[in-house]
Amino acid sequence: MKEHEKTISPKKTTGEKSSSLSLDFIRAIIAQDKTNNKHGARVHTRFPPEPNGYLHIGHAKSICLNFGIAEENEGGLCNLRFDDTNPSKEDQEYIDSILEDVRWLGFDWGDRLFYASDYFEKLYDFAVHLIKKSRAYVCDLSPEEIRQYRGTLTEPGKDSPYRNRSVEENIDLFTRMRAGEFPDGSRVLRARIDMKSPNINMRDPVLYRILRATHHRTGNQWCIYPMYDFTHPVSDSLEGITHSICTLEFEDHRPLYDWSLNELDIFRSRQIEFARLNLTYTVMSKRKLLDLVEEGFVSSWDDPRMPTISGLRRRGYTPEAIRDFCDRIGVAKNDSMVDIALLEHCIREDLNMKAQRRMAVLNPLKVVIDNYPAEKTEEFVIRNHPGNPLMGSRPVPFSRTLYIEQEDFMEDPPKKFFRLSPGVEVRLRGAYFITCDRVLKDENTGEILELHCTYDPDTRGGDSPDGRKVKGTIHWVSAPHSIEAEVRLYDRLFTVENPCGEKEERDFKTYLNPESMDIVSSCRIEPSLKNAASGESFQFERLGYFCVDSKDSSGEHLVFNRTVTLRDSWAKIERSSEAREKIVK
RNA sequence: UGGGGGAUCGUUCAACGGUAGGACAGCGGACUCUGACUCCGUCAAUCUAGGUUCAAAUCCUAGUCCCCCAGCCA
Repeated sequence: MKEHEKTISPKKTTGEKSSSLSLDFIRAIIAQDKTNNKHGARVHTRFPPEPNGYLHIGHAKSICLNFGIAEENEGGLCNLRFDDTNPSKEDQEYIDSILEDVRWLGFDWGDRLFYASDYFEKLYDFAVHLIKKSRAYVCDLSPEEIRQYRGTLTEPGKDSPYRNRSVEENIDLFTRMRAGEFPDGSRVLRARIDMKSPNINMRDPVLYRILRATHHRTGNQWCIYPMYDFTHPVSDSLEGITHSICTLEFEDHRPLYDWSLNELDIFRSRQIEFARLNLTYTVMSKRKLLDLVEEGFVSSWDDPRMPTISGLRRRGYTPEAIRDFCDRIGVAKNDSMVDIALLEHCIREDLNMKAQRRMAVLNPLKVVIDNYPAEKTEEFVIRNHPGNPLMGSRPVPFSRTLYIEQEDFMEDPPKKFFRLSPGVEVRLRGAYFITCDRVLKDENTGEILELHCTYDPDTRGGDSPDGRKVKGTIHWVSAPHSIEAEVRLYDRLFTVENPCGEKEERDFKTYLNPESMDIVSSCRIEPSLKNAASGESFQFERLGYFCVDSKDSSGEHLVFNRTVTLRDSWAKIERSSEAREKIVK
């Protein structure tokens, strides 16, 4: 093995928890419950998505938390349950995508795939039970009236005139609601709690509404549907969920959650709330993401710029990187905004280890090696990973005509430019040292058309026998052997860190980054990439990590997505010198 | 101006009366056949004001600021 091919030592396993000696507050509660032998020290969580959109990286945080906790605890379980109580917004397409995404992230719900709609009959019986206890009543107020009767944040509400109907009348009315005797929105079933409660959720919340919509699972079997606040505690309880973990905005609903379990006198699940994930330069609500899809700002839910699981997957993110990210961001109750640079760090770290190296030229500049025989072709065997010999090597053809990156040549280079320029010698990665002799330009435009260089045959393989050093090593492809590809360069979706929280309250879409996707259609890539598999990831040396697009790439038309750039200290130098120039001006 | 939450380096998580620590980002350097990776160094924080204590991020009191709630959405 050559000196420069030293093996990288296996890094610490990503995602390991050993680094965090302290438990987050939820795991601390669970550990406490176990030592107290609560529920027989059983740990059972659930992930309860509503199938009204695709899962995003924020959901991944919840998935990793819920399934992670189950995995960490001996005998622990995590259910996957669809919270499908609003047929007007939900769809089978979303169910399919959610199933695929959770599985892809690496989690297993075993035989515990549930639907809240499976409990509709039981939920109905529980509602009847509340009526019989005088804890629920049918209310004929219109939606508008209900709002008025509810009061405001500072004023108490007042009792509905229907609040004191007899049990018999309520049973009769509720039965007829189910039977479809009343029009949509004409009546609701409400809990009978306290219209003067300072917590608005306790002011006789609606338990059931009349809604004629075809449900994706129960069809037209029902015309009344239970509300989240009633469905959720009951579903958790029926499944024996010990710890029901949800986001902060449900904190105010916890008294109602507890009220339901208490009045029904069924298994007491405990709701615990944590802060949802926010990421810089993107949005994280299903409504806003749906907006972007429907208005065509992105191609689909799995557009590689989307923070959805399917978008990240198509972009080239791995489940390991996403899980590592979720471990690193932690779990707490502070509203937070995580720097997307952390996500990028996680994928770089994972792909650095896993991705084979290739050479690809995004913006080709023709180079002719004048002293290289015109008909000659040779093959260099180049390692697929400089630090890992186990990843093998591949032949890379070389000839008299090459392409290099336009950015790698400057006729009049600044101080620290270590690449090719007239009279300067650089190394072609894995091949030869070359020196630039001549620059051919378009007479009219001044555009650089091609470079003429000479090579040193003694530097074959990239090392000079006389110990001569070069400052730069650049990537290349042999022009006649290279193949064409389309490369899509992705950047952040928005131009500002928090598109929803800017001082001037513009629509978040006005902050969309017009340069979030740059399609480069005539890239030249090395021939070994010809048979790259759909979704496969590579490092294009000196450029970044790229994967074969799973939708648009084919044998005839290769399409690569840029997952993330390499860290680029040259770009940093350029930026700071530009900044200096501005100051001078 | 009701109720429920939250305030620790730029960001994020920790420290649970006893040295404010990690990660990411930043900056500087070493190494380098990827200006990558790796390594080393460095910058940098307890919302404010009182109080208790030998000792306070942590306990007490009073403020300040931020987030959530008035869907027949979840």
